[in-house]
Amino acid sequence: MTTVIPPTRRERLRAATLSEIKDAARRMLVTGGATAISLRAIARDMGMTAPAIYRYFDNLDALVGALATDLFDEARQEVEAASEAVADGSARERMIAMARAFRAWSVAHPAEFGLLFGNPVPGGQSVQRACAGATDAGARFGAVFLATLAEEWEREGFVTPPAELIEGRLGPHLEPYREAHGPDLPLEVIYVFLAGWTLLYGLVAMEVFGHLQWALSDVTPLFELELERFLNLLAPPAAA
Amino acid sequence: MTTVIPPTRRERLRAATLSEIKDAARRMLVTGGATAISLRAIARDMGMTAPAIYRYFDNLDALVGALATDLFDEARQEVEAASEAVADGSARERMIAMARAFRAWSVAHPAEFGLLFGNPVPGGQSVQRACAGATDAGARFGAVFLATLAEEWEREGFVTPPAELIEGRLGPHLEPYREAHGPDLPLEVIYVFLAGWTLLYGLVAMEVFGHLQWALSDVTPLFELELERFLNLLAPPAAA
DNA sequence: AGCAGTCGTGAACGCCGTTTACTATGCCTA
DNA sequence: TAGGCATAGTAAACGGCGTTCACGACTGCT
Repeated sequence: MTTVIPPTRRERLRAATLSEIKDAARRMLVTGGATAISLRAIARDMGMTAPAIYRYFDNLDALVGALATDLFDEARQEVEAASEAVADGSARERMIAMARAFRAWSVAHPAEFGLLFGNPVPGGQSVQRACAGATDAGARFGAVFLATLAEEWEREGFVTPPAELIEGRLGPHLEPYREAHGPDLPLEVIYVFLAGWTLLYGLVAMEVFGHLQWALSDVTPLFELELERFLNLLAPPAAA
Repeated sequence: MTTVIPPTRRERLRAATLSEIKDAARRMLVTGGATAISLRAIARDMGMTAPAIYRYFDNLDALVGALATDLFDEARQEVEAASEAVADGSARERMIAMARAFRAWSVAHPAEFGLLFGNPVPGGQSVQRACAGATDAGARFGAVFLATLAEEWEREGFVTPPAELIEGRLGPHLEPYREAHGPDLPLEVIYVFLAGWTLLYGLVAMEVFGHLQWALSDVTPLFELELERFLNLLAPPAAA
């Protein structure tokens, strides 16, 4: 049991200012992309001067990193909520809901998606860091998908590429991640997770970044069809 | 036959300066990302002053757009060269070579990849424009892949999702693109092209942007395995 | 020879991140 | 309750940025 320290007045004010800064930063992210976030504009927005923000963040990069961490959590919560909304469904149905929720959030928040999943912002080492460690927001995000896939694996199982193929080629490079995130799972499941995440990422990133505009007026059918195809590959072993 | 106009001295100088500007811009793109491209730094590099560049480009955004067009062409030529290097192989073999070449170029030139295929740069409307029109560099880039896939289709054929599935759902949104780029091809082939391009893009973008670092120390096996899986799906209809 | 278009400069405006020195103010402790 | 310290803010300054403008020099054509 953690001792509850009643927040002092100063601490409350500090927390409020901190989130006010991040709110303003997000507003600028939305309207002009990551590079439109400026300390001076935030300060102006808040009726302050720019150097004051250095009492709250080491520099602009750190602020953007903190914002990225928040956004990772927001996206994850969105995906988790979608999964829980069909909690009584199969793992397969929940994965569909999660994928759709991820796409919906990304399309609704293109600037945020760009910050989290796009081009690393120059000097934006903080965003990278927010995604690197196993305990960090980015990894926790992937874990939601992996957990559901693992459940499907344990309950029903599904066909995967031959184990020896994956062991031999991917094994050495994948082993550290497996140990950290799914020590109980065989490498094939980790592989299917990566393949699925890559497919989902590719579809959503292409759409959000506008790289499909020249080909498709509405990406929904392509997304749904590809999602279906991927999950059909995850047929229970009996059906194979 | 086009009349050959001998370039005047002024025209030669202008062309030289123009490419010198773009060379400097690319150097900065490589070292610090798209936002590191600055008119003042370029001018300093060339022993000029910044306003002089406005004689060659309307503004910074236009410069970046022109650079993007060049890079699209460079990447396309790289992919085409890889295809021609195995010109006597099957279309399938050529597609493997092209995909590998695309990955190799992207990994070797992450900043350039980021500019072309990543987050739209804020204010970087020019990059978008360079990719939009059917005759533009970005579309020509995709056309290389589509052409090879079409050849495989006409020569051998391959299984696709059922035509009526694609017609009904994707048809209306895909028809404009088909008319512009492959009026002789059925919608299923266009669909397979998009699916393959999405897979390739997802794999390469994840790797280049560092979004696979937390999972994989070397992406090559995953890339090769996924490439294989995709092409195995393109089995000739007899084998199905 | 003269004229127009081209190419470049220098100064200026208003942005930006960041550092420094300095001032209030809230809060804890003696 | 008075003193002192950490906290939170300010103004000024530095160097960098894109962009505009007025102005020269030079090229090339008539």
